[in-house]
Amino acid sequence: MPDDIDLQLLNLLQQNAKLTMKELAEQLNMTTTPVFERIKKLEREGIIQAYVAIVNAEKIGRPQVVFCNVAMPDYTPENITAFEETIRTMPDVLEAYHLAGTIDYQLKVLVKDIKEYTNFLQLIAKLPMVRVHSSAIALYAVKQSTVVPTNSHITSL
Amino acid sequence: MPDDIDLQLLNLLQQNAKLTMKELAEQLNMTTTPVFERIKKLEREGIIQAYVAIVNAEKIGRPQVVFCNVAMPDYTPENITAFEETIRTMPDVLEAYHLAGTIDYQLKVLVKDIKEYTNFLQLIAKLPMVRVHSSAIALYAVKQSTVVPTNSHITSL
DNA sequence: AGCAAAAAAGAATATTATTCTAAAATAATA
DNA sequence: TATTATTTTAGAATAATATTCTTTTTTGCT
Repeated sequence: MPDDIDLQLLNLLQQNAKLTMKELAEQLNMTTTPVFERIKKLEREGIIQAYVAIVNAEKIGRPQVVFCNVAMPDYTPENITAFEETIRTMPDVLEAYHLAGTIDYQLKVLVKDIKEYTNFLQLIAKLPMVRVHSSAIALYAVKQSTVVPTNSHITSL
Repeated sequence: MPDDIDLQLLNLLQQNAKLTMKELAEQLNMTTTPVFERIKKLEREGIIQAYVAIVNAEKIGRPQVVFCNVAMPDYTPENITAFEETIRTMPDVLEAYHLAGTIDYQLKVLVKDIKEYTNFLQLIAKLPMVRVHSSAIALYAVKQSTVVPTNSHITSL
């Protein structure tokens, strides 16, 4: 549905949401009105979900990323919804995916240090419907982006 | 360094960067000037790194998240920088972490479908410095947030 | 080619960000 | 505990930007 101009626009806004209509219009060889209308359409359609500030986690005392892999031995609809609801309420869990395979869930957890992660693990361990399978400590982030690729379909080297 | 008001401000801006100075000022029981000044300071200090639009990946044809785990058998500084540089140039890799343990790296890859992921895997397989260990297909996202928690230190249930 | 619908341009208006000056609060020092 | 210096905030004035409106142009269809 979005045409090429929309994809360019999304590309620009994904990198800097503070660009003005004038600046966007220049990049896209247009005037501000069509840019404005296109953005509003993308927002209405839910293609643009939100505008957010990206915060440096280290600088506010949350430098440690840990991936927590959990399994759900008794894989019932009740357990699934109960667990997922719980996860969504935990601010330390930034991302959570239901995975195919035996691990079932991967949680991306943001903590101050490993000591705090052990506290987190104890909370998870208390949950009756899951079993902690493993934890993967991140040494550092090689890349952290929120930009969903729009144009080239697969990376070539 | 950031005080409680700054943390509240970060909380608000992490959820909605389009809030006006007036709206922020109301929430924080202040006038617009101090809000403005505090935001500029947070930007200068790099605590606020960017303002970005969050795009719905499904709606622009990138619904599939896959985690690609790779190992680096010959763990030399040259191999590390070469691999990391390569990863950073690949738009399909949204996030990448250097992990403690035997897996070495986890890549979060965003693709159209599994077919496209196999293309991606072939690219990685061509790289001389790493060996693909495993791939974890995401069935769906339970939670996807960019909000670094600011206040409560650990989740309690 | 001719018509209808959509998209875009350009100007006018409304909102909002930003700056400026002065007042208040806070911290530091004697 | 006064007193001063520094930082923070308030309130008003200005500048920049978003948003709306009307007209023109382009695009798609028959």
